[in-house]
Amino acid sequence: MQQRTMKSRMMEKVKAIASECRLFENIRPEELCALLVCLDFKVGSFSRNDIIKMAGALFEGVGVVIEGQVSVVKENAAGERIVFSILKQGELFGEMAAFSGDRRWPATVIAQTDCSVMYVPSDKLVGQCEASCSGHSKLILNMLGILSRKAITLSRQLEFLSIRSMRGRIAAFLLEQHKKSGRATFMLDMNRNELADFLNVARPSLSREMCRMRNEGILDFHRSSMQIRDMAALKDAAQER
Amino acid sequence: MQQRTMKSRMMEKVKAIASECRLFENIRPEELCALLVCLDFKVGSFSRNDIIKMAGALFEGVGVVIEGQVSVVKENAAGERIVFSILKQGELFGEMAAFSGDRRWPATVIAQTDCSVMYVPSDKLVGQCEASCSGHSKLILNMLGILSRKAITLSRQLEFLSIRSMRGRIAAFLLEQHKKSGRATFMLDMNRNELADFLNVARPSLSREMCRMRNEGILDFHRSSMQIRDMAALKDAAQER
DNA sequence: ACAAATCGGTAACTATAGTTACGGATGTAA
DNA sequence: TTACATCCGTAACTATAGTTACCGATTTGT
Repeated sequence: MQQRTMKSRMMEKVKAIASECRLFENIRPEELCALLVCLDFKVGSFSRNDIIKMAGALFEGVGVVIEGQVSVVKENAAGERIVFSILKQGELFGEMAAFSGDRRWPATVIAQTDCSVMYVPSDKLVGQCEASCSGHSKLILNMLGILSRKAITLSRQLEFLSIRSMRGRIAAFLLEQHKKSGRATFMLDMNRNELADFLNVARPSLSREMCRMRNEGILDFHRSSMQIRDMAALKDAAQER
Repeated sequence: MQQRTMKSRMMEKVKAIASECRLFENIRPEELCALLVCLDFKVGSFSRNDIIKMAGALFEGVGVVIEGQVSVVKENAAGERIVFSILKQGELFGEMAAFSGDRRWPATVIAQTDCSVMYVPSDKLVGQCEASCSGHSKLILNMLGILSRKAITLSRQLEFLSIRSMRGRIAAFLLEQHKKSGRATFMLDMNRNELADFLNVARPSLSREMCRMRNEGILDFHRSSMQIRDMAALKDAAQER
């Protein structure tokens, strides 16, 4: 009785979180209920610091954080453990691995807090049920969208890091912001530390170079308020290596 | 009559190339014939240097090179045109954009030689036909696989470029090769120029650093023959920034 | 066998970026 | 308003990486 109550509470939680998760976007609540039944998903609960999935273990399905927070941790070539990302409820993990053909977890997933996660097996994700409910098609589209955007994001970051000079990276970034905002004056939405991390440079060096560009009349800025003053020079700067 | 012959010759060509394309992997020839009918794809032919698709134009579908060679060209932030990739027959383009939600070509596609390309509309890729032929499911799985592996490849490259020191990148690369081959002695399959491009460093600088590592007893190599002599030191080197 | 092309290593030099520590400006909390 | 924390800019220094040109070794083509 009490166990059944716990199970149905977890089911309610799964529904609530799934309805806000990109994997289940554009799926109406009734469709979602039917779909969740079809998906044959599993839920696991973990205590803080538990290892949810170990890298190299057999892959069972795409993970969704239902409660709490998890970190995805990878071992670099040197065997050093690096935090790849920290995920909160509604966020996915394992999505790049799900259809890659390599049936192992590529990274270790660790509970950052007490948490619950659900797993949706890859074959269920792309399968159809006897009822052929429309949720399945949307799920597939969502999965394709997730992977597409992931690839695009990675590609964008790679474009920045392929620029060897710091000035080139700064210029490319600001030109991108300018293109997005449509204006020569805009607010940066990262602090210096975050921008330095994003461009993979040292914060004091970033500051030095940005100030040089201001002194040369290319930019004008104060903290996160940014204005491009010499677009031609900025474009020249973005072209250098 | 002659036009019909040309059309059926092109159809034969499409079938032949499609059977070797990853998008149509694991699809039996009979399935493929039925599928190609369902897909409502288009074929375009172009002369050398023609613009096949202009960046920003409305996206119509994933492209497959049927004949010849095309280059995918992107404009960087500075407006400078950069060759992103050169594709030969059977290879795909536009696959990252197909389900990203942004309905425009993100890059320009140019005919490197006289060529033909086919376009498969995104909605046809994920759709089902009345016959629900099994080729559709495989197509979807293939598409998911292509995007997954693309993301994984980009992620791998990003891992290298996120290492700031040249020595760190070299070490990470060699440790990866060691892991792949299972041995401390292996052949590099890139020449120095290619390796320098891959690690995004200057060739003479790459040479200098590799030779220093050899002089320090970490490596032993002659041209593309490589041996790791001090694994611990190499791992230490891979950990630095 | 020989000439030409390609590849890889080197030197000398220039340029860039990282590091460490600090302090003023700004924001936040009491 | 004040104290504390955070953020950003700076200086002085060290370290690393890029550039240019060249040359010997190796490969390729005739």
